[in-house]
Amino acid sequence: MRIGELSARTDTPRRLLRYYEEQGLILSSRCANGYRAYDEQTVDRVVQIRGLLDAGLPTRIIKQILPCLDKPRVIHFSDATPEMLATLESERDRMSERIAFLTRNRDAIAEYLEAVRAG
Amino acid sequence: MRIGELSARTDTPRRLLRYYEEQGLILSSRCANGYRAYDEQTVDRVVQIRGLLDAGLPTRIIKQILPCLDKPRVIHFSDATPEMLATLESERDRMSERIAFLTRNRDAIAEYLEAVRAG
DNA sequence: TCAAACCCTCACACAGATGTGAAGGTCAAG
DNA sequence: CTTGACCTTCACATCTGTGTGAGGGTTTGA
Repeated sequence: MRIGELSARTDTPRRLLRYYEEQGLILSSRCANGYRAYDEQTVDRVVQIRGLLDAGLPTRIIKQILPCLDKPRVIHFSDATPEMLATLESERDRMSERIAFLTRNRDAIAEYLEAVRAG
Repeated sequence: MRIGELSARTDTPRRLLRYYEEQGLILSSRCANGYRAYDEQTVDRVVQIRGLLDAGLPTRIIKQILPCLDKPRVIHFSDATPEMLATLESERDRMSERIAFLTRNRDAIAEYLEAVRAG
C-alpha cells in the first residue's frame, strides 16, 4: 500500500505519516521508484498512534510503548532494559491518573447535562 | 492570595497562571498596587485546568467545560445555550473515547509488564 | 536606608504537532 | 505524447503551551 491509501484509510494527512516515520513510529519499505510502501498492519499502528497522541502522549513516549502493544503479542525481552521497564511503569501510572481524572470530569459534565435536561 | 502562593500551592509557574488568566480560565482581582489577588477556590481550579491540559484538552475547550465543573455544583442555565450544550455533549463523548482508548492501552502495557516479570 | 523578595508588563524564543507549497520525478489513461 | 494523479524532498509557517529575561515598581525586614 502506498502513502495515499494509508492516508485515506487512517484519515491522516500524508504529511503526518512522513512525520511519524521520521519520529521512528512507523516503518516503510521503498519501491524501486522511491515510493513508500506500507504493509497492512501499519493501518492499525497509525490509528494507535493517533489515539495516543490525542490522549496527550508525546511521540517520544509513544515510540517506547508501541513495541509492547503489538498484536499478536510478542514479548521483546531483548530490548526490555531496566530503564525501559521503568519508563513503561511510570507511563502506565501516568495513564491511570489521566484515566481517573478524565473519568471524574466526564462524569461531572454528564451530571451537569442531566441536570440541565431535567431542569 | 498573591500569585507566588498560588504558584507554590499548585506547582505551576507564575507565567502559566498569567497565561491561564489571559485565556479566560481563571480570574483575579487586583490589589491597590496592581498585584493579582486570588481567592481560595482558584487553587482547585488551577489543578483542574492542569489535569485537563495534561489529558490533551486545549484551553479553548477547557474554558467551555469549566463552568459546569464548579463545586458546589451550580447549574448555569443562563449561559447554557444550545451550542454550548452541543459542545459539552460532544466533548463528553470525546472524553469517553479517550478514556476507553487509554484504558485499553494502559492494560496492554500492564499485561506486558506482567509477562516480562513472569518470564 | 538598603537589600531581598515580591510583583508588574512586554516580548522574544522554543518545542511539538501540523499546514502548506515549491520544485521535481513517475505512471496510467486518453 | 501529454495530462493528471500520484509520489519524492525540502523548507518555511502556524498554533499552543511554555521558558526566559529585561526593565521597572512595591513591600518587608535587617
